Amino acid sequence: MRNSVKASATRKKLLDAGLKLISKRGYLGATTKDIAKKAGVAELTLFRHFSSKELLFQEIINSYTFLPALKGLLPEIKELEYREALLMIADKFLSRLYERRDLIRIMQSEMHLYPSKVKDIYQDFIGGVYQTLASYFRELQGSRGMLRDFDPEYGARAFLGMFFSYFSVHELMFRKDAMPLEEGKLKTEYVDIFIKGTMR
Amino acid sequence: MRNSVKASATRKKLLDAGLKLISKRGYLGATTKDIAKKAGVAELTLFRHFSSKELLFQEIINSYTFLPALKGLLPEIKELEYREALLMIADKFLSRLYERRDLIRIMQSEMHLYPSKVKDIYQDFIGGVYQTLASYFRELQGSRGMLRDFDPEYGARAFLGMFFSYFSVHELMFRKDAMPLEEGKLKTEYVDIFIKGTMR
DNA sequence: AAATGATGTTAGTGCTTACTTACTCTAGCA
DNA sequence: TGCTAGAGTAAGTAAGCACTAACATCATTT
Repeated sequence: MRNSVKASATRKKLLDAGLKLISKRGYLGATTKDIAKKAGVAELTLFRHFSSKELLFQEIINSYTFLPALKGLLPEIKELEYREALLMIADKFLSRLYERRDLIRIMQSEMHLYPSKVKDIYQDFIGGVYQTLASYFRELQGSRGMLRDFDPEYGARAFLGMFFSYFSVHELMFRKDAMPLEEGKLKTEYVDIFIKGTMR
Repeated sequence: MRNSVKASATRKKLLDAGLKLISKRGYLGATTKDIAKKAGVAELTLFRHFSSKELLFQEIINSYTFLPALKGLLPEIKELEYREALLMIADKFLSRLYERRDLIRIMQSEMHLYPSKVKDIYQDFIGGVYQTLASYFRELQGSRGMLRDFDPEYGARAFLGMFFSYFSVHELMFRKDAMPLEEGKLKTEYVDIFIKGTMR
């Protein structure tokens, strides 16, 4: 019986092991032997599930897509205070990055392998967040006149950029190093700067 | 005669070719054969100059260090208007990143090979910029009372983070794609948000 | 009880890689 | 003119890689 419970469990173990090893050592540095070992199966089993290493890699990238980050959140956010809304967005955004840190690391270091695929994933994720945030800003500028007249696209990039670069440096590069940055304080400091910087 | 003109020219060609190829394909993906070919010399010549591929890699990382980015700039900046100062800092910071984009890409994707070395380089560069910027903020908060009472360390990270993530996404990830972001506008929008966000 | 589907074990193939050996060529300097 | 430093050419080595072939084991299903 194709796709039995056992088979798809093995499959998942291989995808997990592949994701972790490739994110740690890169596509070339993660050998099929090691991936199989990490998954707790024989190397041959890897090839029985994925006919080549490259195919395994593509399925890893495909299967671990991003959940929609903020898209449906816009109505909910509109009900909040500006400050609470920004804090919530920062929170959700960082959580999504953490959840997918292995995949993001792969995208950053192996993007020359499948540039267009990586770009698609990126657009789905970050692009969606940009849009949501930008249209939130536009709303607060227009009907309510609460925010000053900055470009909402650039504003969204500025806001998310602060958090993305924090994530990039501390989570992707120096995860294990003790860096004395307290994330709660970081969020409020960043949000405060941004609030003052964008309000009328 | 060791270190003749010819020899050190060849050496430099190899370092340059290695930097470019490794930044493009990764350490494992850039073969000694291809590096030599790109440098326009025989593969054997590579091994006569650097006894192993790993040693070549280490010398690449060592030789292409960052120039001090802002360190000596503090006195000069203090004479400027706040807005002009921030624009200048953004400018210099982005220029340094552009100058060293190949090395930064290598640091990001191969940092698992020599984490401590990469960390040192990072500290020398970004760390120095943080300090300079943070002490500039502290100055404007204290003696002149011009800026409000935000944490200067976090402020520096927020400011540089906006620009680093722009660089990271557009220069490291999607260099070749047409992305309709105009850098001049980006700088002024970001700086404006930050100015309003930090002034008393 | 027999068939089947999923995995394991072992031994291998052909290819590529970093790196070596041995020898030749050439330009510049003593 | 001859020596030498630096580079080239060609052939090869040992190891590691993705991937395969042949056969065995075992649980589940029929």
